[in-house]
Amino acid sequence: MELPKAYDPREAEEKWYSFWESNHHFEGNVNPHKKPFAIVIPPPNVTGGLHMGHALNNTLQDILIRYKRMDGYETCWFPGTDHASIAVHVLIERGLANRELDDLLTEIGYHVPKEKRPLTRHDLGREYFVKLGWAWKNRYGSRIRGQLRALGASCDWRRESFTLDEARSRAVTEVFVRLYEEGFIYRGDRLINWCPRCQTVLSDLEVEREETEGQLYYIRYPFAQGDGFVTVATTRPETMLGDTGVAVHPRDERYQELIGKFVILPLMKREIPVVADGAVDKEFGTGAVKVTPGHDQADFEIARRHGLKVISVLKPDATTNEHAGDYANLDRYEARRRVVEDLKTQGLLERVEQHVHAVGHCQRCTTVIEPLISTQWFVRMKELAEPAIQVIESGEIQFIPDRWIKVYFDWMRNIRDWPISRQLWWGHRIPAWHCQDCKAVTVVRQAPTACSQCGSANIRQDEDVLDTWFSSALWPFSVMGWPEETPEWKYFYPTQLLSTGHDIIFFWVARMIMMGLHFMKKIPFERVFFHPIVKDEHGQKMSKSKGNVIDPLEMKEKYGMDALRCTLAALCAQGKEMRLSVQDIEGYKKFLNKLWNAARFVLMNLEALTQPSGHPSPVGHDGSGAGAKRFDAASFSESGGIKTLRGEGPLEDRWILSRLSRTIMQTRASLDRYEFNQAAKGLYEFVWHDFCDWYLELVKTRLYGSAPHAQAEAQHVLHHLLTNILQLLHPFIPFITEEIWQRLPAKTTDSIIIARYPVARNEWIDEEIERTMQKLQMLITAIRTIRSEMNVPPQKQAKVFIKAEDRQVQQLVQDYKTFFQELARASEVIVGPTVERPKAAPRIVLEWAEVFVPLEGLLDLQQEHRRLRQDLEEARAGLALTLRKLDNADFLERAPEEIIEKEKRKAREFREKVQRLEQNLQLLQGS
RNA sequence: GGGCGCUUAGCUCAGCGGGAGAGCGUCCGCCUUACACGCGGAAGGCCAGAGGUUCGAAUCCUCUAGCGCCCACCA
Repeated sequence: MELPKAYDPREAEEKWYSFWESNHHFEGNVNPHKKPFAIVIPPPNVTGGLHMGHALNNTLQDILIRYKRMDGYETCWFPGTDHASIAVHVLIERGLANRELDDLLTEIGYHVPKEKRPLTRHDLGREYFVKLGWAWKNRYGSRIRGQLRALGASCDWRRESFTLDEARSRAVTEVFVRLYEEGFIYRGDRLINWCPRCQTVLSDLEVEREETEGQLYYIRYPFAQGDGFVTVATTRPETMLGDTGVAVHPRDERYQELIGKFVILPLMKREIPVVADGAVDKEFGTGAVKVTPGHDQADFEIARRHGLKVISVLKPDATTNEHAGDYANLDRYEARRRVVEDLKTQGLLERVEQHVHAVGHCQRCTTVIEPLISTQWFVRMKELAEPAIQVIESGEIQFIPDRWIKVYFDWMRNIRDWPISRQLWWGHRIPAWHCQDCKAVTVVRQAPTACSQCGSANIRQDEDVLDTWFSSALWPFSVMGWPEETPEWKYFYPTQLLSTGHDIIFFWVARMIMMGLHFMKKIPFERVFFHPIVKDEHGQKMSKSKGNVIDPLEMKEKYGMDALRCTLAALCAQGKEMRLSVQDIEGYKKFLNKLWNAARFVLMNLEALTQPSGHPSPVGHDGSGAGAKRFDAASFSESGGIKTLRGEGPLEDRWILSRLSRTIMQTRASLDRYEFNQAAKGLYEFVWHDFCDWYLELVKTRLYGSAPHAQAEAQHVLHHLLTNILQLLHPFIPFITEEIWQRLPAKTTDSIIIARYPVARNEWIDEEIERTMQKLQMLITAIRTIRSEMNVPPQKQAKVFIKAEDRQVQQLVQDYKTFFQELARASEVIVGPTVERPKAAPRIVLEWAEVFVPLEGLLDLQQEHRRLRQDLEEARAGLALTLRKLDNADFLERAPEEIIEKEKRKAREFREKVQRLEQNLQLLQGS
């Protein structure tokens, strides 16, 4: 079946994806007869579209799933999306304020006000807000699903999950209740990170620190008794309103007198004690620090150690409260301005210095976070972390690349309790009910009707939802139906691989390992592959504001998804980042075009020559094989008809099959090591340079020739190669390979997706043949170089003289004269040990031969002279280096035998080349 | 303050103990009946710097410089 002249990705991609899906090829089922290979998708947030990072990670996962599927595993890729509690909040709230969600609001039956005033979530109320969340989810969740499909992701869509759906909610409740019953979850007052805009607590991980240019204020606190003062330094003067002490280092000579005394807190006129605490840095500022336990983590600890009072001076919206005295009800920055002003007026502001320090920002909305005292739910982590550290230490779970292990350990060994409650509405509501009468808390799976302590029916469910990462932590088993006893998790858990970005190693990877070990008593996955972060071509983060975003779907439109997938795989080295440019994608698009045309060529030649006689082939068929089908597709089997199986057959066949076997081995080895770039580049090299540049050119002789047997043989090899190339490439570029596969005259399976992944044949690997072929290539290249340098028109034929003493080389040239004719436009090839250089013939000198191409007209002696000199210098340098080694007694004594042999061989070759070059240069001077 | 990574051809990057590689770009020829999304040829590098280990180092170790990232309660 002939291929159209150009490949149309648009049509093919949609067609084949539906084809695979409707034939159930993506589905993974419990199958005791096969080994499972499962991947659980890192669920994309339902906060918009898929970006290049998603495209990369899902391409990699799909490559592995397709590879393993073809390799005989029972594969299952569990897809799904994440409800992304706080991230969705931020986006919805922004949308409400800008009135961009009116259509969704109408959809959920909310009465949308006519006037264009900004809406807030409080206008809607909790019920409508959650409804809006689901409407949002339906819109973006399906968008993501569509984009994953566009990518070609072969997910088992029957098993699609959402972190907030019913089954996942059951898992979340079960885990919460059990952790509570086991004493891992507690509720308490702590100093936490508070986002004044989101109005919720955040974990440390959700706070992004940013170096900020600020001021360091030196403030005098007068002694309560007698004259004098102590000066403290602070970056946040407004928080002094909540100071309950001053701290100095216990061994700071300057302040020994002060310890235990009292100072007057300026502006508030409050007496506060001076305490000694080891946490104070003598070198920083004045060595004396104000203690504000209500608004600083370190101060909170100091206060606890010394029994200092805790005063909060800020409200949840970061305005000052009644404890701020005269400064109540001000925005925090306004309060700062006034405090500083008044201190200055009172002569208590000693000086102000410029100071760079790290300021925490909300990860989702970038608002400056505020440390506040608040009542929250926490998970005690230390005990959960221990086994999770062990499984990495023991190697039960592998990290690739393994440098991330250290990062993981550092965090896990210093792990702190995890605040899991959030003052948000979109998320898993905490399964805890507070008794309005006795204040007891009831934590249960089903909504209770009465307080478990006093029996009062006056109970209210906790208002908070859980950190979005809480449900993510359960994902590897919740997607398999846990806590139900499903056959799925018994078969597919633990999965073989997690592929993700290193940016969520703490947020997600660590927590999955802890939860998996705790609830399943087993690791959640055997290996974690950390893919590189996608940057633009200059190493800049892709961002809308910078305008350097490369959108996967736009690339699909322009170049086809296969081109993007191929590029991502080819660039995916195991570094920390990947630089991607549109140019790269264009380049791999060209590779696909090359593949397409090579396939077109092969199929053309299989078809044209299978036609019965009477229909002369358009490609040089002379009809001598009258009546015989030269390519018997029906009887074709994978390796049937290939003589080289027994070490026979033409040089080029044996060579390409040897190269094929090596390529298969390399591809498998690279994929097994997650070296996607190596795998992709190896295939690129083989397909383009070995198969297209050399083999297809060489095989034309037989295809266009008149010997039917030779034709059939070539056809079988061609078919075998094309089949294997398609199979090898399919995981990387699934669409185009299927499109071609469907037109193979003897395809072995209905779809390439279930074709067997090629297995290398050791008996086909033949180093001798590869060396011989290389000689042929070198000779042909030499002739081409001369012709090109001397500007011989490509159409013009020329005689070629080859001087070679080696009988094998002579034989090789004799046997393959046609190749010289076809590939180097040689009208005649004269080879022998005593071949004389014809007059006016430029030459190229190889280690084992000299090539001359006599030219009519003028010779560019200078150019040739320069080239020969350069070659000579190189050869001499090479020779010198080798000889130095061989003259070294230590080398001869200590280097391995084969290395010494190699050096000796090199020395011989270099010496011969040097001699030949010297001779030729001499002759050149004379001519 | 700790930790990690990077520095190889004009650009983007592979290679990570035994003869310096790719893609793009550049230059020179070619519409050769699969492909101009192509074919053929060429130029271009003291592998950041300094020490060390080794018979042998772009590759391993130490230090230095520049760039980047992560973590951290110096207010």
